[in-house]
Parts: sequence; C-alpha cells; structure tokens
Amino acid sequence: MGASSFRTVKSPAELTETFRANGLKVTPQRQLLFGLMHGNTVHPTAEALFAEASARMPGISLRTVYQTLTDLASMGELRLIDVGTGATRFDPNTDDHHHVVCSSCGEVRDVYVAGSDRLKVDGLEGFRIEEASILFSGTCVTCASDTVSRASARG
Amino acid sequence: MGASSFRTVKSPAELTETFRANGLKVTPQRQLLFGLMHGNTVHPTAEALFAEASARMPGISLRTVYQTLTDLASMGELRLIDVGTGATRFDPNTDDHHHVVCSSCGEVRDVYVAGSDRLKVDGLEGFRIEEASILFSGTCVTCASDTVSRASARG
DNA sequence: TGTCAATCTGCAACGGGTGCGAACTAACAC
DNA sequence: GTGTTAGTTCGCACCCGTTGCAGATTGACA
Repeated sequence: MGASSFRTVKSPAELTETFRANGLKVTPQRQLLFGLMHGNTVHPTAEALFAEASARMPGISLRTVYQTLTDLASMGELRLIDVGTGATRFDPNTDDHHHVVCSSCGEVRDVYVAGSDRLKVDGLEGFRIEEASILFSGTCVTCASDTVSRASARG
Repeated sequence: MGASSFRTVKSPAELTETFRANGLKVTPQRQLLFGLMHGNTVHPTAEALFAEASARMPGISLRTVYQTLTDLASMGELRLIDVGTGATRFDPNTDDHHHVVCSSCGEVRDVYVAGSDRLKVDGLEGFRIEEASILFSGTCVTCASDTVSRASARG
C-alpha cells in the first residue's frame, strides 16, 4: 500500500507513445492534458481540467478536454468515477481502489480496502459480476472544522 | 435476511398519516404514487413512475412525481440511489443494503452484505464517515443469455 | 512539400432535474 | 354546506453535464 506500488497514469512521454501506437495523433492540446493528469491526485472534473488547461492554453475547447479524457479512459490509462456529485471525476490512479467523498465540499480521496473477498454477499444470484466499488461518504476535516467554527461563532 | 425482516415503504394508508402528521396534504396524485411505490422492487426512475402514474391518471405532472418522491425521501420513507445509469432510482427498501446493476440493461437488485465491519480500510483518515455503499455491476442472466443467443445466431 | 485522415472548436441539442408563479384544492373552522 | 388559506399542482423556462455535428485546421507520413 506504499507509494512504491502506486500505479498512476503514464508519463506524458509514455502516453505520447501509447497514442501513436493506437493510431491517434499527439497534439499540443493532448500533451497539455497528459501533463495535467500526470501525478494528479485531486480527481478533477472535466470543467476543472478545462480551467487549468485554459490558463495554459487559452482557446482550448472543453469539447477537446472531454474527448482526450475519454480516449485515455478507453485505453485504460485513467478511470472515470462517479461519486454522486454531479460531474464525472477523472482518476489517474488505475490501482484497484475505492473512494471517499466529502458530502459537503465534494473532495474525493482514494481508499484502499482489504478483506473484501471475505464478505458474505446475498443477492448476486443470476449476475456475472465484473466490478464492485465501495464509496464512503462523510465530512472531511476541513469541512468539519468549518462547521465547528461557525457553530462557536453563533454561540 | 428473509422476507420477514424486509422493511419496505409504508402502506398508502400509513403514508397518508405520515404526510398529514408532517403538515403535508394528501392529494390524489400523492396517493397514486404511494400505491406505486408500495411493494415496488424494480428501483424505478422518476420517468418510469411518471409513465405508470400517467397511465392511471392522465395529466399528472412529472414535476409532481419528483416533488412527491423527494418528500418521501426527506421523510426517510424511501431511498434515492445512484447506480451510474444517469437517472436517480427510488428504492422503497429502507433496510441497510446495497445494490447490483446490470451494465447492459440497467436492472437493479438489492444486495445484502455481511462482514463489512471486518474490512481493513486505509485512506479514511480525516473523514468522519456517515455512509458506505457497495455497488456491484455486471451482467444479469437475461442479458447474458441474449448475448449467447446472438452469438450462436451468428455462428 | 503534399496529402489526407485525424483532430479541434463552437454551437446546438439532449437528458435529468429544479425554480418559479398562476391556478387550484385539501383541510379545517364555522 | 360554505369560506378561508396554506399547501399543491402543473407547465414552462432554465440549469448543468455531456455529446453530436460539421467546417476549419493540422499532425503524420510519403
């Protein structure tokens, strides 16, 4: 569970190779997005990445951001996750893991779960299961302390 | 885990009482929806309930369906679930349970999981967890056999 | 340097869901 | 039965996230 086993999205250089190998072209827009996803741990939305990308390359289209992200996802280089906050999040961590989401601010963090093979599950009869995802939700430390300070300001 | 411990939405008569007790009026539209949810095990979307309701009460508004369902949910009489198929599902089963979704047809079924307290979870530091939901996804028996028959038709 | 398929952008459109306000009606009092 | 009024219903406009489309552009390879 240490950083040594952490499997994230390939480097921009490697993704360039992967794209070319798949017959896809490598454009400046794509290279920018490769860089923005590499080592990214905040599970950004398409809009958030678009904002970052726009700052570095004014005129880049939101459509292109979506296109590149779905290309990356369909090649298995990143994961699309839905934590119920409205917009799809993009996760460069392709390890087998799960997520926590703060129900107040929407922050998402990776969670590693061991022992799920020992769960007793009733109700899967008739299904060929391909995936199981666990989503924790609660309040992050920042939002919790905000609540506390607001409460004491009132009191 | 038998039917005896199954906790579903209250009967239409009980919901009538609950609504009145909360200062809400009991309209024909609401009574119709109470009946449609009672004993419902298909995890319908608002649109699906709207279609059923429209057949019995032409002219009922989709807006009213949403309104009544969110009222029921905020009273804890049913649960809103998101299985990643786009639309919110409404689940009259208020037991502590989880779900499987067929990635092909979107069918949802209830799943009971025991032993989740023995999971080893890493990454929740700093979060006050309020909920954990497990979502299985795979192919239901109907979609699996459809695939088989299509494959043999081709062969 | 040329060719051409792949890509980019902007806009229209779509699905799910919500805010709003005028018309309506359940609930309670008399 | 009638009146009063707060809660509801309906339909429309609109929001958000996302995708389809098409014309202009450009990476990749000869």
